Amino acid sequence: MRLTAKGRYAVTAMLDLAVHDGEGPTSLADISERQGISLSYLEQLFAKLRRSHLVKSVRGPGGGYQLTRAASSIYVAQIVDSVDEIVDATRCAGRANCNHGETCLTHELWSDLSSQIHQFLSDIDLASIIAKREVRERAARQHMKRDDLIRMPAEEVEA
Amino acid sequence: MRLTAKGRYAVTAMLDLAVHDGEGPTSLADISERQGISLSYLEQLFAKLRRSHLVKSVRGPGGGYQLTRAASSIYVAQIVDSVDEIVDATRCAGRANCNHGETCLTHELWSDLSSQIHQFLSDIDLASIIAKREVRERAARQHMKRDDLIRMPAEEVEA
DNA sequence: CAATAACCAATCTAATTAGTCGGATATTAC
DNA sequence: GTAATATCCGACTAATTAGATTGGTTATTG
Repeated sequence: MRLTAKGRYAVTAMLDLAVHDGEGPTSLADISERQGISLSYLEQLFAKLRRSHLVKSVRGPGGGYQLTRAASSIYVAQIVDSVDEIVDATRCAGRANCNHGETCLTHELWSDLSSQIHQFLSDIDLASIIAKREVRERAARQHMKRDDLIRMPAEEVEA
Repeated sequence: MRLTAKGRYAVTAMLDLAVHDGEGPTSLADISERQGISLSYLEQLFAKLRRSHLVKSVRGPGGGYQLTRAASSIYVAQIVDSVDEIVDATRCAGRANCNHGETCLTHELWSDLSSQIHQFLSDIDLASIIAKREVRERAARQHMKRDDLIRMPAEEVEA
């Protein structure tokens, strides 16, 4: 598992798509505009996302991309995996003395950790990222109400 | 949080150090040999690890590096942070229309996720990675005992 | 003093990342 | 049917990062 800018762009774009889910197709031009990612780069990312069946496309005017399934069924690990293709990680495959020697121990430790990280990201779906934020915002508003409502100008309290 | 080959090398090297902890200083030449990472690249990584006070060095013959504290007090996130310096992630800082517009929502969603990942890696220490493996190995041996002990030569069962 | 090994900096190359360009194809609206 | 939209596609380029190389200096040990 690796987590680079490429994966970040992909997750960001998919979150944008999830936020606008149910409003019809979202064009890459819109995502490009909103997220500050170049259109052609998005095209490359979405080619991979489409091949991984995470999004489907609608061509022509008014077209764009849509999630293939509910945001609650799309997991971060799937997104990262589809754009950030994995490298062989261990650098150990070719070396003869490495199989089950002491040398190999550390490689296995790394791959254990790596799969833990992967598992972690496999449990986080797009909908829950969005939901978590809504909960936090509600909590913040409640907190603000209790503590600062009286002292603060009304327009700063209301959201 | 990003997780690249650089961070992987650093974690691998630190795991190697942790495995050999208590045997006196471990030289970079040894790690280089065992893990297949070039000596000069290790030097660059360990310069950063030392600046982050994760390792201390002993110069001269028989010298090398040692963990500054118990492996159970060194966390993966600390290692990754010290070598894989963070970029500004959002690409939103400079854009005027982004602050609290709809555009910024997705950026915040990403940064929420990013801090979740960071938190996750902040909870995993080197000792537990090693321990987890030992537990798994013991379990594998137990399983083997129950199923195959009678049929297998003794020297392959005992470790 | 000779060997070892950390320390340091600059430089180079290879690989990857990020973004560009010029199209082709499908779809819609007029 | 044609003009506009927007996906699709491949090749190309610029910039950054990864990793290697070189050529040392300094500290420690025997």
